[in-house]
Amino acid sequence: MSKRDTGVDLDTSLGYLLKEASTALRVAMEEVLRPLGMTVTHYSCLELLAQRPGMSNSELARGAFVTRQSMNVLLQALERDGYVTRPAEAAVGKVLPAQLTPRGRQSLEEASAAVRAVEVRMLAGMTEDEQEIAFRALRSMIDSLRGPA
Amino acid sequence: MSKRDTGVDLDTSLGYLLKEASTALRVAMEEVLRPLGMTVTHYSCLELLAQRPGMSNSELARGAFVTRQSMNVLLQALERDGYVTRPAEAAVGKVLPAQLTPRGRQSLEEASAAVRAVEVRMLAGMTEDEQEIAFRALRSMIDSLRGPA
DNA sequence: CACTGTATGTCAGACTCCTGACATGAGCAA
DNA sequence: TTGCTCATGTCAGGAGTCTGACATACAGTG
Repeated sequence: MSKRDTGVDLDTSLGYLLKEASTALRVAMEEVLRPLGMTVTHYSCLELLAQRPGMSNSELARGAFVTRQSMNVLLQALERDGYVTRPAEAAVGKVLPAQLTPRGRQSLEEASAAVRAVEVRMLAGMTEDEQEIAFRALRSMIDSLRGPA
Repeated sequence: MSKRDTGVDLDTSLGYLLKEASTALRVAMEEVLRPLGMTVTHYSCLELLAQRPGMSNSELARGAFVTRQSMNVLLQALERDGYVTRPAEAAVGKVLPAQLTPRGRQSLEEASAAVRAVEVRMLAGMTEDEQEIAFRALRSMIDSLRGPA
């Protein structure tokens, strides 16, 4: 037994496996999004706006797990290319609610179908019950990590 | 019902939750590693070398989920600072097996304990059985994603 | 032997994203 | 009102990572 007693065993670590799974998912998404000229963050932004129209830059950043600075750069590009519109001035405060344009919505449709296919492939071999259990497990991990500092 | 029928529902998507969990874990690890002057990749490299001495640059890259170019930059820095040693020339082929120095091992001990604490916190509230199920679920997702192109 | 395919280490350039910082505006309490 | 706190949008600089490319070395096949 040369194993350290205080360490993390990579073969049985849920944390390591979590990163592995996340990486595999990201790679798979990049594969199907690249032909569409879209990055994962790019897609995430459009998907968020489709489901919750009017989200602000900061809200989109949190939803896509990037900083609001990064999302701002992306949003400016999306606005320039006509996928998204934002008011020139804030109606209240500094928040600029973003909206998908028809072009943005159309662009999202292809991407969303491709990503959906990836997710279906990922869940192949798992029953509904297993998916539900995995869902609750991940939810629990997130809450535990965020809760106690 | 304004929901699109071909899309991905972020509230129930296991893929989205997977990314959320992975981000939460990375953030938590960065928090505890920053005071030690270490990045996640930095730590991962040392941890891999502790458990599998003699790993090559490319093997370490795969284990830490980065490109071998990125790992090479890191390894050169670690070597320069005395945490890792590599032979000047390859005994066979081009592979340069890396080893932790005593200094590297010592530096890892603190980090490993801190990361272990994060993982323990993450798993708080889950039974052994639930952890085992989550482990198999993640394993299944990874295999499904990697298998059929 | 030569040839092909695969894997490695490394260099250079570019890119993405982050940290740090600033000014502005809303909400709340004294 | 004033002051404090928090959140937002934005700009500048930098750390980390990636893509692209090259030379090299092994294993297999003809």
